[in-house]
Amino acid sequence: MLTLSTRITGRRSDQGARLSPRKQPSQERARETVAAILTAAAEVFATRGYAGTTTNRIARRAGVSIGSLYQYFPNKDALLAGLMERHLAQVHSVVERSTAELEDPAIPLADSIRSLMLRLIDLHEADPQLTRALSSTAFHLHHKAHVHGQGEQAYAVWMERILRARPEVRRGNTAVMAHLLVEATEALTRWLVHEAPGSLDRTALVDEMVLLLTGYVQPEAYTGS
Amino acid sequence: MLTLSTRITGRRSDQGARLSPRKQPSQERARETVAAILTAAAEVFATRGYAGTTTNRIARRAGVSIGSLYQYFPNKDALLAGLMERHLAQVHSVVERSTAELEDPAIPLADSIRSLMLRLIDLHEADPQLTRALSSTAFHLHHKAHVHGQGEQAYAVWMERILRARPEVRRGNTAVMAHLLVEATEALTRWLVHEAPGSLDRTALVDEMVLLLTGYVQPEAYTGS
Amino acid sequence: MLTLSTRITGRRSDQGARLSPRKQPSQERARETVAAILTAAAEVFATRGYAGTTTNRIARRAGVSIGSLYQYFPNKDALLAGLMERHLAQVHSVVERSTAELEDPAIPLADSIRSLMLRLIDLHEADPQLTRALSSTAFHLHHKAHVHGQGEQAYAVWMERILRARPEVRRGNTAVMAHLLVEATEALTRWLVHEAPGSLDRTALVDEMVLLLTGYVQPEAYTGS
Amino acid sequence: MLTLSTRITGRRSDQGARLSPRKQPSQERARETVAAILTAAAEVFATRGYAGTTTNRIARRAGVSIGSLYQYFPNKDALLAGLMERHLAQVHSVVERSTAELEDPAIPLADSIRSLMLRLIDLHEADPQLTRALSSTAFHLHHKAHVHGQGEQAYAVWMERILRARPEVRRGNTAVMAHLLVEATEALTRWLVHEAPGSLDRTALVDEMVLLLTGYVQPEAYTGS
DNA sequence: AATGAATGAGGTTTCATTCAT
DNA sequence: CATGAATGAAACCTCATTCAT
Repeated sequence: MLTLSTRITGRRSDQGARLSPRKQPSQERARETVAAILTAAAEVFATRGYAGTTTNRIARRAGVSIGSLYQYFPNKDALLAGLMERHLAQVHSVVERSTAELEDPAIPLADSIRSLMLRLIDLHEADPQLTRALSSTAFHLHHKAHVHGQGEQAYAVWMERILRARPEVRRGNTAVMAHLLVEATEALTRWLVHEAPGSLDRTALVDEMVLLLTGYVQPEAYTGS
Repeated sequence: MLTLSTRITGRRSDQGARLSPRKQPSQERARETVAAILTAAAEVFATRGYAGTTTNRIARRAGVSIGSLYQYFPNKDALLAGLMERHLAQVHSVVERSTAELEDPAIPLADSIRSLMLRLIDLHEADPQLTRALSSTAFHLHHKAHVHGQGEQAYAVWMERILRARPEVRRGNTAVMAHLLVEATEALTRWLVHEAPGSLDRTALVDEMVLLLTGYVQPEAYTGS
Repeated sequence: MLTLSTRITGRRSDQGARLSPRKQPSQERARETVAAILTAAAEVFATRGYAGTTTNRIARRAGVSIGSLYQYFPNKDALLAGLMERHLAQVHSVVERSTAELEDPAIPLADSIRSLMLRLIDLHEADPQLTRALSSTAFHLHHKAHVHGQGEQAYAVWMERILRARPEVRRGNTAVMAHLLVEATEALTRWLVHEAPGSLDRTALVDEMVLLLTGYVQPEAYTGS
Repeated sequence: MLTLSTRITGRRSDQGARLSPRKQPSQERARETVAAILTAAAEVFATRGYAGTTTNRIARRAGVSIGSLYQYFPNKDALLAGLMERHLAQVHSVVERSTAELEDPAIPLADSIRSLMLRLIDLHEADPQLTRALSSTAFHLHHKAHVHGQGEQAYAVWMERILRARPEVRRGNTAVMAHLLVEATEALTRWLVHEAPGSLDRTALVDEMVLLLTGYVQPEAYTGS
């Protein structure tokens, strides 16, 4: 499913390069070890970038031996894949939880979009290391376009269905609108959490972002405000 | 205790890690060499990412010896910095060229935004390698936030001045609006060029993007269309 | 202007250039490895000089991989520092052992000086590689003056105290005398072991050296002989 | 004559390695160029050691192109050989000038030794860079023992003849005495100029050094003082 | 299962030297 | 003669990965 793949390293030129965990941890302690490794990986990837991250450092930060790390992750990229998996699952969960609201005609579009956006922001802020790590590395691994792109594609389809189900959405090139909505949501969310200058008021930012997104598909949102 | 210290080796330059070119090429041949290296660097960074790029590969692709590369660029990062400089100069040039239009009240905002956007798209497409290289690496170098962020900040200020000068722009939190506009423009432009599925019609995409951006600050744009 | 900066590479450690061992070997095997590396380093530095020595050659001669070498010594200089430490400890030990004799008024000065000198010669001959290595490299590393000089300074102080304690020593500028004694002892010892032509009889050389040194501070030594 | 030889570098593995100047500068300007290069070489070798010195840096400091440097010196070692030659010539000149005095029975030995020593000190201090450079590099090039040793050997023979010609010199193993005298003179002179702590009075140092050397071969020097 | 010592391919960078201009 | 751009062998050092204990 997840095929970040592509050798980056140059080391140990094996091309097959598994990315899936090497073994399923069955015991409780092992589960903790894996969690510790992933947490450490997120921190290190986030603060030092892909090239600046060493598996030894991750192991040290996680408080386990390098041997143990390789017991659960066959190579460096698998760590990234593990993080990515975690992240995608979280995004998926947010999407799932928001779908009902977005589809419910009784709830104003602006409200459900705000709700979605707040959940996404929460997600980023709950584990900023993780999301930073991914956007600064995995997201830009070579075949990222592939993996990530597929996700975005899928979400565009999902969004398109929602738009079509909502009568208040203006008619137009709904497919394109859906894509732009998804892309803008992701870009602005990331920006808000990771890069927006502290001088800007968060509440105002969220309000404006919701307005931008809602207004785009339902221009009356502007006059209503 | 024991401090023999002192560089003896000559290897491993030092801490400050210069990023500026090592020497200005004075002869014609040298200028060509530098150009070839930068072009090759853009290609390799773009296709293999920062970690996957080796200076030797860049040199080989440029058709020069590794020694020549290091004659002009003190280290790997300096190549990226060179590319970045080139890119920032191009962006700056686009911005300069668009400012007059954006400030001219006789030109509809949508038109001048479209014009800016087309120029940015051209810029990306003129040298897709370069921009891909930067967005997949330099943009995510650790201190990128610093460098890049400053640029964005500056453009937000520039945009804010334009918005204030235009009476048709809706009143509101203009500072925030300017930031969102800049971010959305950049993100959508990048997406359009590098990631948008080929199945979507480019013209329609541009139209919609212009609508999204213009409509955000001038809601009448929606009714007008 | 452009400050992408930040270590990405992980290569080229840094400025401060540690000289202390990178990690303390805890297991027995590791201890052997470190010993083998130091021994090999002494040989290679001694026979090829600092510039002619490569870390790869040291590793090869030690029968370990280059990676293992760097596991324990962060860089080439650290190897030299390791050897120096070993050497200084040996010198210190000789000095400690000789102090009692030198301070004992019951023992003729010539005898205790001969005893010291023989111990120093032994030290050099016990590990001629090590001492050659140091005198041909570390001793001439740039800041050598600093390190080595401090040692010499300290020994001059030590010698001065001894001279003052001995009534048979002629009165004079004792501080200067102590310095000259220390320097001459070191220089002549080194010369004797490493450079003196084989045609000269060792016993005669030692006798004469003792005479030179003793006679300098106790001229009666000449008439007595 | 001068065969410092021995590849140190590893670069350009040519084994023959000329050390003699590549061509005799015939024109005036060329002579100046050579002088500038040698001066620069002395400075750079002295301050950065052999390994830390690059031919390019020497050329830059000399204000000539690297090409010009190689016009006159076939390789890096030839620069050192050039400096050595200069130095040996100076030493030889001092020795020549001192021979008459040393052999003249009318002049007290102490006076002629003092005179020799002062000339040597002058020599070192006239161009401390040069002598530091040589003692920190050339003197420790691999075959240094060879080159330098020969010089010392020759001077020992010279000194032996002088000692034999002087009736006031005590009988004994004159060959050994000559060697020790030469070695001690060289070592102490170098120490005085380059390493002696500034806190020690130079005049006193010279007095003591002369006393040490003279007294060794003519013990009456002690009582006379 | 865990440890951590060991490995070595390969990356970055330097610098002595050549040679076309 | 002088210049300086170009070369590339080779140095130093890292770090993903293995495997004996």
